[in-house]
Amino acid sequence: MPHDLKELGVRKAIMAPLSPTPCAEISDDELVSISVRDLNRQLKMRGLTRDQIVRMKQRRRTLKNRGYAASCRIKRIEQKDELETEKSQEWHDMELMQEENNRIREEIEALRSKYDALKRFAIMKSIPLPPELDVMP
Amino acid sequence: MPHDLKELGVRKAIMAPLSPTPCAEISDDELVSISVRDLNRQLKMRGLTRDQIVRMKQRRRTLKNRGYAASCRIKRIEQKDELETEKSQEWHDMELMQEENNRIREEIEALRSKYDALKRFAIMKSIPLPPELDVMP
DNA sequence: ATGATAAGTTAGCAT
DNA sequence: ATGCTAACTTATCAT
Repeated sequence: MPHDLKELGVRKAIMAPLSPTPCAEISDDELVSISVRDLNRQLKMRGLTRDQIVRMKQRRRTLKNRGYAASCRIKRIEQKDELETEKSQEWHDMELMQEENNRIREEIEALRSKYDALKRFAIMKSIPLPPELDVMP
Repeated sequence: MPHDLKELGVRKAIMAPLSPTPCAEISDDELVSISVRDLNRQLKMRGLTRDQIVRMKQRRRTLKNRGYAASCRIKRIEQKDELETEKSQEWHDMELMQEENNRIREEIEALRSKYDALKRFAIMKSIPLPPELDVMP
């Protein structure tokens, strides 16, 4: 099932109208997006009982919470994805470095053998080497 | 707030007794742990109406679900921890390799300069080098 | 019936 | 009042 901000999962089955009079004039969409001031204006406009108003406010809160919950879920998923992505990225970098390391190792090995060859050459020809050029660990 | 399997967060405030007759004889703890067969036996033992039995079963289900939810939460947290741990571990390995890489680089540089010195020495002394020992990239 | 999980609700804290 | 999050409930699916 897709997790999408566009269709913030609204489970169809339930959604019991929390207020017995859902007051069809005001859709859920409006209810959550309208500012408190405008909402209060609207509520005064139509003749709504104190009780109905309270329920409206409660419903507004619930709808808001529904949204928060959805974004919270999404955030969690994104964070997990992010972590996994970073992990695999690091793993990749690791491999690159590993390869480079091996290349360098080969290079150093080649150098070392050449150096040895030179020294053997010097010995063969009885050429005295200055001490600072002599040793090799 | 600690997340612990021992005290699977039971929210104190609510826990409304789903059945009007909570049937004090059977605690929630028993209700979830007892096997279905034993539970049915117990329910027959006492004279419980069909309706009460249904409610009991429903309650059992809810309690089970509560447990699943808790373990699900814990699992999520553990997985996140695990990912972060692995990530920092890889980061650490990365650093080690980085350091080794640098050490090797220095070593190769030292070798290279020694080799150059040898060649200069050879030229200075007018010693002809065999071609396979001559070049250096 | 049970395990698991997604979506939603509620409590409660902080701003 | 609003944003956020933990805990819980409910719906659903698969086994």
